[in-house]
Amino acid sequence: METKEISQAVIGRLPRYLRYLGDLKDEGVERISSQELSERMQVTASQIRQDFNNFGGFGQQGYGYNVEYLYSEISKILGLDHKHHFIIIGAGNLGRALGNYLNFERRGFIFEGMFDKSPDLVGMDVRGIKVMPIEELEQFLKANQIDIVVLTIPKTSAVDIVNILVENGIRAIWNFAHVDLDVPDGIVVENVHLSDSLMKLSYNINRKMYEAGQE
Amino acid sequence: METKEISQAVIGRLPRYLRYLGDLKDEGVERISSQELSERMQVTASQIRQDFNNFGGFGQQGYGYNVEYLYSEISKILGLDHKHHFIIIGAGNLGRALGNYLNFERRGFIFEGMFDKSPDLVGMDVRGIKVMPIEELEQFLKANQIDIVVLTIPKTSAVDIVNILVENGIRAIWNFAHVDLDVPDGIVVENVHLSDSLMKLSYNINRKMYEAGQE
DNA sequence: TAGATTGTTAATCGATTAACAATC
DNA sequence: TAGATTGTTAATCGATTAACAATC
Repeated sequence: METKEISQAVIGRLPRYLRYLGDLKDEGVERISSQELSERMQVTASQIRQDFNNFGGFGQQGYGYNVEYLYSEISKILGLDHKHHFIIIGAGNLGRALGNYLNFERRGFIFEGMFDKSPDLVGMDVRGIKVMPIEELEQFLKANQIDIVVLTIPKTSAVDIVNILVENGIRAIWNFAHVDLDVPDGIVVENVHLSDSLMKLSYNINRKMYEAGQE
Repeated sequence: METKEISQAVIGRLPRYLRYLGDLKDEGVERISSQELSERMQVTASQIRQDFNNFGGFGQQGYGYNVEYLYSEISKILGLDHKHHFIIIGAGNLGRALGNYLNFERRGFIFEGMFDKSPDLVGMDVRGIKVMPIEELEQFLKANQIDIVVLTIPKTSAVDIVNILVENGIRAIWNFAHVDLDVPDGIVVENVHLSDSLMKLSYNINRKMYEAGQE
């Protein structure tokens, strides 16, 4: 059976649509046209219609899109209609910050465990979860159904940890380690490279200053 | 004078090149061809050559690229050859995590101050910096030369804060608030929307599971 | 010099935008 | 029904890849 592959460019825009639709819901707006939405979001109406039509018709000619319905459909596409259980490996500042972040819970991402190799951090409490020693990771993975592993560890440890994860059937990694993970096909990795982002900002600062100088 | 605009797609790849070149330097590799680099990085050699040639010729026919030289050129393009002074607004978990992250310092990003509106957080010490009350922000901006403001605040506060920043001549914002900032032309915003990233991961988990089911 | 590999032009591919027929 | 607005095809634009002449 043929399944049309949807480009990551489209997927990358869905969370932003969802955010605007959530705002519209909060404002009590019932329906919206691609034209109105395009003005709010600063993208073309054409792109909005194309994007939505990747998933079938969510709108109605002459009417537009029902906000509530569209919101719920995009939620489903993004898999937000069911729960994801995650653990965090690396109980440093960033790991603890993510563990404490309550908004993930509201989206159905459930914080189930936290691991670190440092004895100084083991036993620490993060939102009701006690940091466990990394030696217990494998056993924990076998005993619990974990959907997502969040990696907030230095890149030097990342390779070893990833091997353990792969051996234990983990299918999805949210990677904050500053390294490209080498995983088998079928395992999903989403990278958040903060320093890359900061460098992009730095580039654009330079560019703007240069442009300003040219005027 | 005509300056060719370089696409953000290219800029987005530069930090990754820099990372691989840094690794090569550490390994003591002196020169590398686009072909060899392409195998390591899993991109086409053609793309590598095109990317570098946006900035003029860094290589030499028959030889390849000098690792040290290329590394230093890309550093310069990204503006990493001079210092950037930054402050963090929002001393919650994420803000403190970023303040404590030492790697930014190594790249020339200097942590100069931290602000929060909550009295519980004011006075707290983050890597030698005392959290200041948000009321002192404006005065601080006038007294210090700040290049980048890192926003780790809830979206409800973001709009007000951004106004203060704009009025005080801030040119660059690294935005972790889950909202699109509305800033005048000439001000650079780099967004890190963590929940968007997590939703993308969630989508891809679903997709893989579906594909696996199809086989 | 001959071989290697870049710099750069041309071809292809994919994503975005425009246009409009279908239809609510 | 007439007007509005989608769904979808066609046109355009930009980014990636291929090819090869230039040159170290």
